[in-house]
Order: sequence, then C-alpha cells, then structure tokens
Amino acid sequence: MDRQDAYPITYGVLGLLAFLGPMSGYDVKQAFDVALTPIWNATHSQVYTELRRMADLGWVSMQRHYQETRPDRKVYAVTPAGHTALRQWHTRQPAHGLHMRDEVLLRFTFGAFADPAALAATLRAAIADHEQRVAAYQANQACLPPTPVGDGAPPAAATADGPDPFFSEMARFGLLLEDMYLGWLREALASVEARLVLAHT
Amino acid sequence: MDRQDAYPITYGVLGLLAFLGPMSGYDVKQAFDVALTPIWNATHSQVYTELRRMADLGWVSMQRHYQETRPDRKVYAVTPAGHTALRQWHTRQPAHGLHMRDEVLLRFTFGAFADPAALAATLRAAIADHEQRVAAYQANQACLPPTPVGDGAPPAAATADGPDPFFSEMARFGLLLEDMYLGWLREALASVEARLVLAHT
DNA sequence: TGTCGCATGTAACCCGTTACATGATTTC
DNA sequence: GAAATCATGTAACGGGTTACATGCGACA
Repeated sequence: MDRQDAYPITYGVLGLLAFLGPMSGYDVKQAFDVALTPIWNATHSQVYTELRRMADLGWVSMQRHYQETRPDRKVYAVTPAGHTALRQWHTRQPAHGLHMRDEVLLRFTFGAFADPAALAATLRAAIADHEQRVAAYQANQACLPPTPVGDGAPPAAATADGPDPFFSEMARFGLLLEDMYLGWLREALASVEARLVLAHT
Repeated sequence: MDRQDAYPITYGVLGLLAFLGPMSGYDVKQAFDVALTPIWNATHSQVYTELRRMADLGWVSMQRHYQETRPDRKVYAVTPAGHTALRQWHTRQPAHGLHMRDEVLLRFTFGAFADPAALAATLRAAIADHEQRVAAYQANQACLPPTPVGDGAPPAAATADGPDPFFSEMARFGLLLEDMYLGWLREALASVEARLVLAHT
C-alpha cells in the first residue's frame, strides 16, 4: 500500500491538505510559508510535483474549478487512502532528526580568518534577518488553524475549539529557537565589536 | 579569481584545513564530525570531491605520503590563493541564513492525525537522540582547537593560547540549541502523555 | 506602463546521499 | 574468523533550487 515514494515533504503537503481542507497548489504553498516555515520549506515547484504524485497514488483527488477571468483552480482533497497514509506515517519510526545548515555560523566559526569588520557586518545582517523572522512568526501565530473535526478522523483530539495544540506548540518552538539564536547573535556581535575596538587602540 | 564554484561546504573543508593544518581527506571528514556537526554535515564523498575541486582551483596543494602497510595518505595543504579565497568569503555578503529540516517536528505538527502512543514514541526517540548529541558535543568541547598563528595569516586574533574563541562560541551555540530543543521535547512529551492518560479514563 | 498578485506548470541543474568498490591491519 | 578502523575514491540517484514559460487583473 504505501510505497517507498513518500518523503517528508509529501506528508507536509498531505498534512496541510488534511488540516486546512481542500485547496489549490498555490494555497498549499502559502500555507507552507505561514505555518511550516520554522521547520520545513517548500517551493511551489515541489508542491505541484507532490500533488501530482499523490494524485497518482490515490492519496488526493483533484477537482477543477473553472474560472473565466483567471486560470482554472485545481482544488485537491485528501482521499480516505490519503488519510490512512498520513496516520501510518506516524508509526513508521524512526523519523529523521534535526538537520540544519547555516552559512552565517560557518563563517563565524572561521572568524579567525576574517576581517573583524566583515564579521560584524555578517552578524548584523543575521540579526536583522532573524528579527524579521520573529515578527513574521508572531504575525502568523495570531491566525493558527483549529483542529479539524470529523471527516479527517483525527483521533481523540480534544474537541475544545481554539487553535490546534500541536500547531501551537510547534509555533512556540519556532519562537524559542529564534529567541535563542538572537540572544547568541547579540553576544557574538558584542564580542566581535569588543575585538574591533581593541584593534583600534 | 574566485569563480562561481565555491559553496559553503567548500569553505568548510578549506577552513578546517587552514585551521588544523595539512591533513588527509579522511582527517577532514573526522574534523567535520567533531567540530562542525552542529551546523553543517559532510560525507566523506563530498570531502574528497571538494578537495579535488580546490586542488584544481589552486586553493590547496596535495602531497602524497607513501605508506607500505596502508593505502597512501594524500595530505592537503592550503595555498596562499586558498587563504585569499577564505578571507574573501567573509566579505561576500549576504550569507545564507538558517535552513532547517526536522521530520520529528513535522510529525508532531500533524499530531492531530496520529495515535497519541505513536507520537509519544517518536518524541521519546527524539529525546534519546538529542541527549546523545549533547553528550557528543560536550566530549568534543573538551578538545577544541586553538587559533592557528602565523602562516595562515589570521589577522589580529588575540594570540592568547587556549581554544579558539570563535570555535568555542560556535560550540556553545550547539549546546544552547540542544538545550532548548530538549526542553521543548520534554514539555511536548508531557502534554502528549497527559492526553494519553485522559484517553484511558 | 510597469510591477505585483493570482495561478499553474516544466526543465535543468546541482548538491547531497547512498551504494559500490578495494584492501590491509587491528581488535574482539 | 568476523568486525571495526584506516584510507581513498567512483557512480548513481534523488530531492531541492532556480530558471523558464504563460497570462490576466489590479494598482500606482
């Protein structure tokens, strides 16, 4: 039933579709950006590919919505087989753990070979970048989706409405990470700047 | 002089070589594992490829050390051109920021579609995994390399011996990250377990 | 008039991973 | 004797990114 051809990103798309209800590839990409940015990224290119792949697998069904003024929307919905696949994913351990890349930190690590002024510039840019992320996360946190009920068969989730607890916790993770990162960046910048001042005297 | 063909991983290899002195591809891979794991990973396959690429660019030179009992070691050393490239890297802003993937968090996010017991199992495995990382980082932290002096021309770095301050700070980042992550995981597990107990009553 | 947003895809490239390949020595 | 370590590479595959391609409506 479930072949080798399902990757984390496949489940990302499938999960969003199951969570937020039927939508177009364009909308899935938007949802990825607002909801999953802290932990996974996707390009629209990937999203469209995965949707077609899953349609072939029978995990999603497509319905074309004709529009005159705009290109047609292709609305995808999770099928029962798709829901089964999504549930089975959770029992297929182990999941791949954290995998990160960060060129800023790589540069910093080899800071001994850098002009301190250049290093400081890199760090300041990184601080601005991460501050922007925090702002974006906080904005997104305001409109977290509620847990879907019924059709998707989410088992035994607390039916009290309000944002889905799992999404909330994940969003909190994103903010914790950025908090920690920004704190570290500011300390790192301070130490580099101290070094800069020393070099001038 | 510096073409389009230098990626973060290129500089990772180059930096380690500049930092730790001439060594073989095998050693570079080891160094990657002990020193850079928190922020960047490399396979031995990549390392050998990058070394050859950089040799073609003139950034490193190779000297074959004949051995009778073992396969020959090919020891690579950074050339002056290599040092120039390394220094120039720091002024080529902006650097790519944090890019992370985490299947555990992705699963958690869609926890509404999971059997709570399965989710708990995933989280427990993740906790064990990250605890192991912390142990490894702490062991590695004990043997941080000192800042090289002289030949590599690291400009104006405090010549007081002891571990390199940039490497130390980076290692601290790794531990901060794992700390934060483990804290979050434990809270997440607790909330899932609470849900489990509720489901049983 | 030009760019941004909506809306959908395809094609190429490439970094990164996995697997293939070899072979001696040390350790259990 | 089997497995792990030292030591070096090549080949294939594949997920992810970037660029190509199209076209209308709205807004400045």
